[in-house]
Amino acid sequence: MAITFRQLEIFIAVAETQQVTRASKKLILTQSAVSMALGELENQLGGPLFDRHGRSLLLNDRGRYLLPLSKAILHQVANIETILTEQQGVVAGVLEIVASSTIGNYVLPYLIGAFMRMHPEAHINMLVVNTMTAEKLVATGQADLGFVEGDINVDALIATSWFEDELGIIVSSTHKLAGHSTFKIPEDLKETSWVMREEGSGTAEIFTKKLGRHASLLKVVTKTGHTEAIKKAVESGVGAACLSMLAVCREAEEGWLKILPIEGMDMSRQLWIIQHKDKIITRLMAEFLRFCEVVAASHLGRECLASPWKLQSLLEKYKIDQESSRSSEGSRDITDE
Amino acid sequence: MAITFRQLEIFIAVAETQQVTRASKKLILTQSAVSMALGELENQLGGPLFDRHGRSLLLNDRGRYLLPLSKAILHQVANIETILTEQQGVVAGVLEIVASSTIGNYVLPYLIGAFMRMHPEAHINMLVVNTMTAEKLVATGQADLGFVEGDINVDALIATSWFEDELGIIVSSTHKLAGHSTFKIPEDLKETSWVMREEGSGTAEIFTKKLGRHASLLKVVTKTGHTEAIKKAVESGVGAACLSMLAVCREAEEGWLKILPIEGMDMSRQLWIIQHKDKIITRLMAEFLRFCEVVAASHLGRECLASPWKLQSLLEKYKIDQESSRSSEGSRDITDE
DNA sequence: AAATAGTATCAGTTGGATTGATGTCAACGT
DNA sequence: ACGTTGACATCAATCCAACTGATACTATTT
Repeated sequence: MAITFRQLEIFIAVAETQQVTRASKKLILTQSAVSMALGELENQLGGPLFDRHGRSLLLNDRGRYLLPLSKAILHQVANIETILTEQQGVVAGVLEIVASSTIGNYVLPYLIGAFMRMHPEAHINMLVVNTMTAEKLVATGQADLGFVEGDINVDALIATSWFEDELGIIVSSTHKLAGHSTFKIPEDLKETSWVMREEGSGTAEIFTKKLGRHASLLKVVTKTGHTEAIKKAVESGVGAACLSMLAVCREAEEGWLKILPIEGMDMSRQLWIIQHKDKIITRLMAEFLRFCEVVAASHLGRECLASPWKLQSLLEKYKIDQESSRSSEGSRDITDE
Repeated sequence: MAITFRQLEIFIAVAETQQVTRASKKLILTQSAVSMALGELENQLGGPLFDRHGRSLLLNDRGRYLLPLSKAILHQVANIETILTEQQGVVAGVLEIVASSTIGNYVLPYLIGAFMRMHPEAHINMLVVNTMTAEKLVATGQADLGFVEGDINVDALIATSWFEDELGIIVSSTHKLAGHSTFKIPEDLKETSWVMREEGSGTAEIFTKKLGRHASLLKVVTKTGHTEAIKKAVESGVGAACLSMLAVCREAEEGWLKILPIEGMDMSRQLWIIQHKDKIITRLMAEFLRFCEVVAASHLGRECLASPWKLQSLLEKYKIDQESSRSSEGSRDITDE
């Protein structure tokens, strides 16, 4: 048999009280139980942990070595117990989520950061993949939640709409279209060179699909795999590009890029949260979903989540929600008026 | 009942194999045992750790949170076990020693440092006290070993002689006696001012006792409680002092102070190692005692333990001892000839 | 529909942990 | 010197948690 928690507990009690008898009282056990448990532990560890002269027990060097270590271990266990036991209250655990490119790069990092700051015992891992892979991972249970753009067609999943993202034409502030307030199709199309994502990107596909018969007018000068590279290229004047507002709002706010809506064309697309149909929803998952809901409800979908104070106001909102949901536990209301 | 090591072990096995059945094979248990243990753990922790769809078990967020923590705990336990179990081989534990002033300040720190560097799993705490307190602490078992100067008169203790320390007269290099090779009594006594330790110091007592009838000739200009202060005072020319070689060898080697033996008078005193009569001698204690023995045997008692390369040669000697004592375990001899 | 391969659960057994009683030893008081 | 006290160790008996073997249940595969 191996060494036991109980044995460590008993060992610590004896070491601290310096007596088997006192320890037994503290532990509400008989003296003999303590004595035997201690003996057993000493057996397991191949030698005594105390020096015994007459009626006194004193830690020897091995015991002194063991004492802090065993205390540390028991503390850790106690921590685990309290954190995992109190599903009420603390939000704890490790959530695995997957997200498609735009969301994963430009939205979730901020949200995850904010969420984890508010719940230190929680941890969220994110994997950025394409929509299909995301579906698969959520369907097989390897991920708890997915955040995607495209439509879903796996029936083991349920998808709830999150918020709408909008695509826009971006040009550098020195571009000849920078002065315009909208992008007109097909007029402006002819005179523009384009920087595109490589095939397989949701953003690029939507763009060409929406263009329909005008798609043939696209003069593509560069294709690249990374959104950041596209932004850099556009910024340096290579051409225009079609990207999600989420990806470029920061640069637009700073004035480095200009965003043009396309006249007469709805360039919005729905973002979805997907989860397994019959997966049990844990406290942490529920909390994160609620957080995401608040984000969506705040109409911040169309605003820049990367700017600190908008995120801040978001957190306020979330916290208030949190308070009100806790007020059922008897805490007083916060009425500052 | 509380959560168990075994449960954590089983939990880890299941998490890693992703199956109760596979885990049960790995653990050499029945499938039902594993299933029940897992169920019990989930009970203890107030909720599931896995998502169960059909025949597959997948960690949920709580489980993912628990997994690394429980692994860490089991590792710690395994460490404790191996370190404390293999009394053969590794020297581990925490040794409490007490030492009187001179030894504690000028000898043991170096030895302890060297020893702990050679035995990373061992730790030695030292307390510097007077001889009487040292006796008491060792007698009551609050300390494992004592290193003292005076004679011992508690019969629960055994004292073994360690090495001889020598007292010498120290003067600054610019002192009028600095050119002499010895200190002559009583001639030189008349013309010298003295810096002394306050009463209660072993060193000061020995000096006056040895002087006997000449003690009245001492012109004491300063008394101070700290050896370092005495050295500083002597260095700056206030007067001469009588101190242990151990305390001043470094300054003497550097030429900052001059040491004069007293002509025709044996100024050596015995240093002792004391331990409780019937305390069990653990591996660590034995090892440290052997180390101290080597130090004494090296005749280095009269040399400066603070100088790096002397300590180095000491370590070599100790290591060779160590090798030869291990050769009984079947390792080949080291014969480099 | 049957076979397969996994999990959960039940009743029975075993062994470690606990108890209560007893033995032993050292410290202390008379 | 002797008995008393207060501590630890040990023994036999008990109890309960952990394990086994069998069975029921469920999802997947054929």
